[in-house]
Amino acid sequence: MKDYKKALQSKGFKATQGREAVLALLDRNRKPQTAAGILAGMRKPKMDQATLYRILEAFERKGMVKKIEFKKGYAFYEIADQAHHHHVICTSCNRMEDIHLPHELEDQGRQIEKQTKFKVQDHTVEFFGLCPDCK
Amino acid sequence: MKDYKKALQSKGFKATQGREAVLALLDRNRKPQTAAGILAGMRKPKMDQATLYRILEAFERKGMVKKIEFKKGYAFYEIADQAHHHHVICTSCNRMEDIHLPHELEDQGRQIEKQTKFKVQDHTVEFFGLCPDCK
DNA sequence: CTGTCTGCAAACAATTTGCATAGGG
DNA sequence: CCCTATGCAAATTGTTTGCAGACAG
Repeated sequence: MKDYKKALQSKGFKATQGREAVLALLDRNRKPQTAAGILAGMRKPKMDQATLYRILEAFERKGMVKKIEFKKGYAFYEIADQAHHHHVICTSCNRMEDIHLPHELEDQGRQIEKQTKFKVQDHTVEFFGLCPDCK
Repeated sequence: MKDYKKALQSKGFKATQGREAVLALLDRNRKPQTAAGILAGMRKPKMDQATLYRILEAFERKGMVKKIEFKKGYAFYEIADQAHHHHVICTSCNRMEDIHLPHELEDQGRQIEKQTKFKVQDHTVEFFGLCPDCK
């Protein structure tokens, strides 16, 4: 991805400096990041947190960004152009990495539907542990 | 479980009225509940939220209660005397139920360790969808 | 121009903490 | 009695909202 302006306009967004910057940062730094982290990485056109949250929410509604919430109040955000996957999270430093599992879980969704009468739409899998630096 | 006083003392707790009440409620109502929900269910010795949170945290440290955080904002708590399991959560009304999956995931933890160099300690699996009432 | 976007500050919701008092062992 | 537990209120944290001015189309 390179022409962020085009990408934004194709989704019906005005291509503002701030939105381009957020999109560029998420694209360049392809891993789940907190709002605070993104904000910190955006020193160039120093952006207000309210604006960031509004942008992230808009991106999420358009399916450009995936919001990941798993623990402790704060959410992570990552570019949404990758295959379905899961995460490992360091319980000490909160570092988070993507992992890919075999497709068994998708199938299990169907079993769950039978067992529980829920209409299953999505699922998350998180592994918690210590990252190489923290262990 | 019936003698909550004994149960508390065996874990080194003073058997206060409040702690007995929380333990009894969690034991009687065996499903994940929010702090607000527990508080609401405890009209008898009306308890302050600060106290509830302190009690829940203490119970969690002693392994009597499991704290479940999966999305935005609030946590769920459940008695910790059951086998490892996972959850289905209704995306509409937030109702949450326990489910049991085959053991494959435990094994996958080991693969993840090789792939990522993390020391895996735990994992969570959540299915999201619509419950019978909401769909 | 004209409506949408942004920054600023104040509002929020869940949870946590400080402190003086109450109560269990 | 002594120390821990509790209630109350205020503090914290991540996120959201209201509003007036700024900017893209």
